[in-house]
Amino acid sequence: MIINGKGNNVIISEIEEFSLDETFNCGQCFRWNKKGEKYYGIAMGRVVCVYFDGKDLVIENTTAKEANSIWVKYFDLDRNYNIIKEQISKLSPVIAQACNSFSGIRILSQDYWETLCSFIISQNNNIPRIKGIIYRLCENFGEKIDEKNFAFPSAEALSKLTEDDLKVIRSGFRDKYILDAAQKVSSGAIDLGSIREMPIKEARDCLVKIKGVGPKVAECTLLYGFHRLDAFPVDVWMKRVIKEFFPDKHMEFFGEYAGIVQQYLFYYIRNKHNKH
DNA sequence: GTCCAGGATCGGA
DNA sequence: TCCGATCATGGA
Repeated sequence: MIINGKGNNVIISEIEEFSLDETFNCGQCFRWNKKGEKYYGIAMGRVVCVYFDGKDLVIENTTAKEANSIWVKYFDLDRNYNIIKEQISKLSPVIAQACNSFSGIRILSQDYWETLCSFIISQNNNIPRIKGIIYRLCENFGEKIDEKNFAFPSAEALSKLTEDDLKVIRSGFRDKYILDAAQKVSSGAIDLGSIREMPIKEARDCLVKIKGVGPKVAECTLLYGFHRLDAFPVDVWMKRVIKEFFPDKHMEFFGEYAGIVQQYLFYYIRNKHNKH
């Protein structure tokens, strides 16, 4: 991997297989949108645009320094996914099939508060509407980054709001869950920063103390926010996969990269009619 | 009109 | 411990 700054942009060459479509559309993030061949997103408090120019990844509106300190980690660019795919493919033919069909998925390292909040909103909801609610949450309560874009609101900012204030984002019954999370995090009752170092079982127990956070939301937060690759979110789609292909297996079967296995299977089961 | 969405909570058996 | 009803909202 080679990182070069060029004016206001950064060009990253010699990177492994990486699909922006698969990575942004596999249900792990909600603030990236495609226009033409480019993805525009707000992440880590910054507004950027990413696309491929041939085999080179271009990130607009950033510097080589930020690429090294933020984007390599955010896109998980220094991890060798080929070795992981090879390893998890041995577990089952359907996992191998999923890895072959959609081989450019990467697990992002997102801000953990934003991830927690986003997946609280995700419960019993569909992806287009989740994106809409998060958009309105940022527009109304996030800090302005530039003329058109707003950062994800902090726990402190949200903790001061009432359910009535939140009506504008039309999140339904999830409004009180958002507030409980914001209050527990901003008051220090839940120390999100310390979760990164905890054994995963303790981390789960800690997260589910928040109202509206159950097993699924906790696993998503651990996987996409804390980059705990052994976290294993099971939603309605994964339940179908497990029922069909792994009826007698427990989570331990999927190993240290269970989260990556899950991501390939999730995307595969939802998109296999589009390929092969 | 009905069903469903990257679920969690609550009350009752 | 387990199960079903319920929770807002909006698109299919």
